[in-house]
Amino acid sequence: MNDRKKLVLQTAKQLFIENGFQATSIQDILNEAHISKGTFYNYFSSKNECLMAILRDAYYLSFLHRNELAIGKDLSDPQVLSEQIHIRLSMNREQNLLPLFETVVHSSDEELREFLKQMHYRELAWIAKRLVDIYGNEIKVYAFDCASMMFGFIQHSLGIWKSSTVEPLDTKQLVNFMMQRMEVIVPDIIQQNTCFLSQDIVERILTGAEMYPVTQDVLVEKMQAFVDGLPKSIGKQYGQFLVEELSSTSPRNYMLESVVRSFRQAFEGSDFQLQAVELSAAVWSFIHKTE
Amino acid sequence: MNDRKKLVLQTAKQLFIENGFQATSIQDILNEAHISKGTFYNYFSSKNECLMAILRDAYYLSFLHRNELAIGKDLSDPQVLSEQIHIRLSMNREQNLLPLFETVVHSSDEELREFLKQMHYRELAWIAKRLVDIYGNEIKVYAFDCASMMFGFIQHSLGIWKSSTVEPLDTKQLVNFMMQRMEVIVPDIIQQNTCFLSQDIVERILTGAEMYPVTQDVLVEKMQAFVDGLPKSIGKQYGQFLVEELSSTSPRNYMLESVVRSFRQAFEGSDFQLQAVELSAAVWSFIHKTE
DNA sequence: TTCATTTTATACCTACAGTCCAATTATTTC
DNA sequence: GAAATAATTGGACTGTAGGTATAAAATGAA
Repeated sequence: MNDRKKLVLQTAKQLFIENGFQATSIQDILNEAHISKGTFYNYFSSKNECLMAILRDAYYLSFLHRNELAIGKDLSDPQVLSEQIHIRLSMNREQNLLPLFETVVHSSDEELREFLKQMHYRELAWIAKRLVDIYGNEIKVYAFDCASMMFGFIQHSLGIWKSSTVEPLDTKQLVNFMMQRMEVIVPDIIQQNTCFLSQDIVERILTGAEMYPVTQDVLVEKMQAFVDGLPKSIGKQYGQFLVEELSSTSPRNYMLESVVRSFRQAFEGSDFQLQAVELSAAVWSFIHKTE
Repeated sequence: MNDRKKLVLQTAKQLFIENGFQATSIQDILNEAHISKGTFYNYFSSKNECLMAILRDAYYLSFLHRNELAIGKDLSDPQVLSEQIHIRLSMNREQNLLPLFETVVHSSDEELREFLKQMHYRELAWIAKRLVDIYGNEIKVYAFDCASMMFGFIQHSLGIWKSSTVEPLDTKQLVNFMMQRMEVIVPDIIQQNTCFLSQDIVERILTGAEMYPVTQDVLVEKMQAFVDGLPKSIGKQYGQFLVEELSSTSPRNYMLESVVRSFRQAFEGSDFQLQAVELSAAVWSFIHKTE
């Protein structure tokens, strides 16, 4: 991704945030970014595609931060989850990306809707998994109900706040409030043995989320392809190492964990940043999966 | 409201439900309802206005049903609240109106957004009030947090369900599930003495909700104006009675309660239905306020 | 019948997303 | 530095949409 494209993305994001997605015309973006229509459609096949690029960026970045935050921390500590949830919230909020999500939930564009649905499902699946980390396997059956409750309340509160005041929202307090509720909801829900979302739905959500492909083969293949397309650089060397380590019969997770960070950092600000972030996330997922 | 206009509303609603608001063009409505563009814009000043008319209809109808359901029931019974919440849910669901709400939350139309915001606030305020009915004044400070939690979870679950399966959703089960949670959340929230929404925000919500005007004067005035514009009919007689009863120094609520129902029913299907429903709702609010 | 209102049909306006393309400007590559 | 390749430009063009304007026709009430 070249600087020009990055500029366009940045400009578009700014405009979308300020004036809303619908209300921002492509012409507005062209004017603001000082590019021509041809260039825009050279980068993105449509306005929707442009929005998706923006959202993808934010998504992977927060994914990354979440994982980094957890390094060396106790996954069963509710406070860690609280902070992890807060990361996406504050990212979205600082850049006010959340409204964009909602703007578009009922867009007439099939692809866009599917994209957001998948993001949503991933978030739910992730929270559910983390709840199991904290409250143990007992909660497993109800984990999605709980995740849905947390997500629902937080999202809703955000909307209320935004619509009723311009004061900055203390997202940390919001998340903590909900986490505190969980302390009493979870034991009760286990004891009452009631759940709302059937196992059927849960499976559909997990399928729909199609969590980042983490089979060793696919990952190695993708990483190799990425490395091949790279000019000689320190990043390429990291990448090459990752390919080799991942290809071995028993990859050393602690090595992967260390190198993948350097790998990602090597591409920060470069044309390959986004791809590197995506690949890093995949490696992360892989490490977690096999841990 | 004449039959023609009703037909247009019905047709538009159907199309909006089937294909979504954005995806339904005005031309589609014209074709389906066999009217011309001029007629449409004679009835509604815009597409948004048309949608608002549809939503208003549904809103007042469910408002009405909720109040009727509560007649003679114990307001402190959680089951009653559960059923009342369910009314709007099932109304929206049968007619699948909820997606329409969401479609438009981030519309670029200021008026439409304001309209939906107000509906939202009213619902929250109503739930909060009902929670106080059930759990007593102790919950008052936290009532909006709880209402927001209920609303948020239910709304969110609805979205999840709709996006993941076509099976009909058991809304009763959903609402009951949440009500059950409240049994443990409420005592805990009182004990912990934490709330998220400040009294400041709550006040803003209540202001924004501008609950239906229920001062005696305004109500009498409106009712009188309505009755005056009526041809001789049984409905007019009911209306006249209501005016007199409301004007008296101490209106007999049990009489109002009885007559207002007949009043509304008298206009069912007529040109005056919507106005009658609105006035009925106002009288209902008045009765409750002074009880 | 007459007069007023409603409805119709159509042409028109503006705004927008998206396509196409020939001319121009940068960047590689030798 | 010249030639080849790629990126950029900018405007003309298409199609769709919401909304306006209006003259003619239909309808309804006195």
